[in-house]
Amino acid sequence: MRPCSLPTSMHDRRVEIYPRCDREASLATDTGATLRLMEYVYGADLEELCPVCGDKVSGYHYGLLTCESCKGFFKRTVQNNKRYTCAENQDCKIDKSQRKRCPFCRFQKCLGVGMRLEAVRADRMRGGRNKFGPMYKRDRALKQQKKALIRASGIKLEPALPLLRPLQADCSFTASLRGPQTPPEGLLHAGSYGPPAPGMANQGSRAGPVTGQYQRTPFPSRTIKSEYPDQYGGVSDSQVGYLYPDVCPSGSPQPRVPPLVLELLRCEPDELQMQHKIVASLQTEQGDGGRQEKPATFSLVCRMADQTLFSIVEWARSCVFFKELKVGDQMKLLHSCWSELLLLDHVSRQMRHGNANSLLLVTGQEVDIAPIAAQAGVTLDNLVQRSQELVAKLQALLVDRREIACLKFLILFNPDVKLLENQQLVENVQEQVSAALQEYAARSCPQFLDKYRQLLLRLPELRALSVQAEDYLCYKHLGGEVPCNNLLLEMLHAKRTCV
DNA sequence: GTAGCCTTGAAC
DNA sequence: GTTCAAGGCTAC
Repeated sequence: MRPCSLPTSMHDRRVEIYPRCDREASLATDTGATLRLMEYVYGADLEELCPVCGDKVSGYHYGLLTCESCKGFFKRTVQNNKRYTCAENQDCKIDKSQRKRCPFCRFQKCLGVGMRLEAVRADRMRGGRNKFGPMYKRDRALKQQKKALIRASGIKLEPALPLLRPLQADCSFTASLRGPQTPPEGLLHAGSYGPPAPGMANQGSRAGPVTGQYQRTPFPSRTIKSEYPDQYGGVSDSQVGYLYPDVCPSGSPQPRVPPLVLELLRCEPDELQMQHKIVASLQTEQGDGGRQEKPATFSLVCRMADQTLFSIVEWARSCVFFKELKVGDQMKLLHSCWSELLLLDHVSRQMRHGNANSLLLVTGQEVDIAPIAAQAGVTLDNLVQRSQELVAKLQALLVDRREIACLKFLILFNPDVKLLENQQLVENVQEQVSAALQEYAARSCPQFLDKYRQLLLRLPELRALSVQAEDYLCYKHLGGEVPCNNLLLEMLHAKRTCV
């Protein structure tokens, strides 16, 4: 694994789905001790702590789970247009015992962890619910999901860590999505972290010094409109067929499809449903809208990728074979291959999009590639180009959805992942899927004598690309451009410190 | 000014 | 009717 000292600027209450390096070393040398450590931390950390001060959470307040005192502090500050100054260097430690010392830094931290100014009512109306309801609901569901995983695998929650820098938790989604022909700068990143796999599968501008005068802007209407509403004809491809054509010679008899390949295909989620789900999540997530002056497009793409990643995890957990693994093994496998799956999802989407001059986003929107190449830095442009080359290669191979489904399993069931409890199952799946893919590829396109081998050769390319993409994400994260509370970071962190 | 508790009222 | 995230009240 590549060494990378990721700053832990992730949300305080994030779940660390895999032990860190020090704990990893322990795992390698003293599994018993590590298990005891996990048992020790396991129960203690499941309680939510206020991301601002670490006090006990009393509920959702102004966008996220906080304690009663930070709720009140945030309310007073916003309602009364308080102006604070920091006597130190604007990086005071905020915890339960010291939260009263520096309101400036406390408020900065409130904003940094994602408390929403706009949730403080201008009219001071009491009672009722606000528009964040669905967001809270979704957040609860995610937490439940994570807790279930944690309970099952003995993974610990990350202790409260100070944010390295305040991040303004806002995401002006609409402002960033202006339509398919006007790609905002950030959209280019879709090429690198874009949306993953056909079947599966979430901005922050830096908060400037906060002095107390908060401009409240009305919430603009937000619509995310698919440019291809009827692209899939509303038909569930997982049931009927394949989004990319079964390209092999028209008129030739349909090849016998190995039962295992059919089984894998059955695991594929409904693409359109997934798209709607992700769009809905992004709309809900950005809920506030309008506060940001300029579109945080990279942030936006990170969130798209984040949502797609959630879908990937969802897909994996419902997959045949994968379900049989213990959660610990599931996590290890996912930590190992999330970026490859994400990339394969992107690549396969571009394959069925079939237009080399533009990218099809997971939201169904289309973005021209030319402006991306013009505006992107060298690294990003290179990523986009290489992924497009991969798309072209797979297209040339006439790869269909069944084969993509197999490739996903080959990526997911990686027997090289260390410390797997059920290594045997992973190896068996790898072998069986390889055999099924070989059989299917030979029958589906007899004219490509080495299609199977060519397919397998694409996997190292995909991996190399995913490594480059991870490096880029790491670089952007170091620059503070990746939204906190993001599954991408969680996975990146887990992989780079533990694999 | 802080923070714990109370009241309110739309959404469910 | 219940829930729960807003604002309000008030002892400190």
